[in-house]
Amino acid sequence: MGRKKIEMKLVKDKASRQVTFSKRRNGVFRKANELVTLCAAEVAIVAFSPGGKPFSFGHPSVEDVSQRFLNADSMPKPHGDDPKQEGGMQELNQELTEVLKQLEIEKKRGKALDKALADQSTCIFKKPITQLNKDELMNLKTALEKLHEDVKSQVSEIEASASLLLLNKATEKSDN
Amino acid sequence: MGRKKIEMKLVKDKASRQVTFSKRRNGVFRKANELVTLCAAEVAIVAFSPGGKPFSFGHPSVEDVSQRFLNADSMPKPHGDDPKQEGGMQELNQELTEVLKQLEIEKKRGKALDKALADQSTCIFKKPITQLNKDELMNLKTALEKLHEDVKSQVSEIEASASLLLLNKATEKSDN
DNA sequence: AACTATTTATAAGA
DNA sequence: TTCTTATAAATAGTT
Repeated sequence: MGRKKIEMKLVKDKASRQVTFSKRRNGVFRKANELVTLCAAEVAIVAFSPGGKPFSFGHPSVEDVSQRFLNADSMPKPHGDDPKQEGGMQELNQELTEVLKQLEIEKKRGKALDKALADQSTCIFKKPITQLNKDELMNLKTALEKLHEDVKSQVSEIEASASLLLLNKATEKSDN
Repeated sequence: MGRKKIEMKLVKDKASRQVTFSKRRNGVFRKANELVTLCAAEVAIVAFSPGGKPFSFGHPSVEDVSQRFLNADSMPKPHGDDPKQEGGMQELNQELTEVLKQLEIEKKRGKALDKALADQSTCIFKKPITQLNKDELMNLKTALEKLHEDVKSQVSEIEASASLLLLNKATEKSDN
């Protein structure tokens, strides 16, 4: 759908491929969200870009849907694991997921702060306030916006990988 | 996209809702498949119909993509790879303990960086306050207000896209 | 399941 | 990256 019809095969140019991925990933996530809204469905999506970055969409959450998928899947064949152990595992899994999330968030926050410090050492702030002109204020603004963007993308990365911990454990189990 | 535009809210009629789900689920899966083909991406989707039936799409497979998410990012295991990845209680406990340790380390680092940043920031206010005249104070006030507005608008932009497209409730839970 | 009038997604281009 | 726009593709209502 666009100016021209494209062949359904790998986009050769690497840059174009990344652009296509970004646009279409948004499209898929938007469609998934519409499906959720219109039909009261539950959907979880995880995806890797060609560059290897993780992305996710989930309603009510990737964790919840994964959980449900596991339960629905393992019900037909309830043989195997000791139910007592399974219950404990589940809780452990959730706890691990939660802690992993916090860990990654702390790590990313650390990186962000490192950047902020580095930016400050260039020190717009150290100048006398009377010398701050419009350009310098704009530089400040740009720096803060960049920081903010970094944090935003890092957070979505964290959520993607943290959420997947559970899905992974879940699908492993449903294979047995 | 059809004879008429529809509101983006729950389809009331149950039968219509099921039909819409079937059509749109196919649409989402088709789009996901195109994403895989065009971009050499890896995608996994799990969905539940309004009737509670599970559906899935995965390339190379739901399991593989999940696995990759985990391995790609947050695998803080100090020892070598464990290809078997049994997921037993014992191992999970070890992993939890390990991650908790790292969490503590990262939190400390974060606090230290916060302090360093705060120290540097105070230089703004230490400097020329006594030299500021009324006009200069007004300029400063205006600049800060502008900055504040910019940050605010970016935050609401993020919140909007988060609830519309990508992220889930997990976001709300992840603040310390 | 098919059919289309429309709406929506998006490939190129800026 | 974001926006614009011409065109391809998805789909709501209908049969």
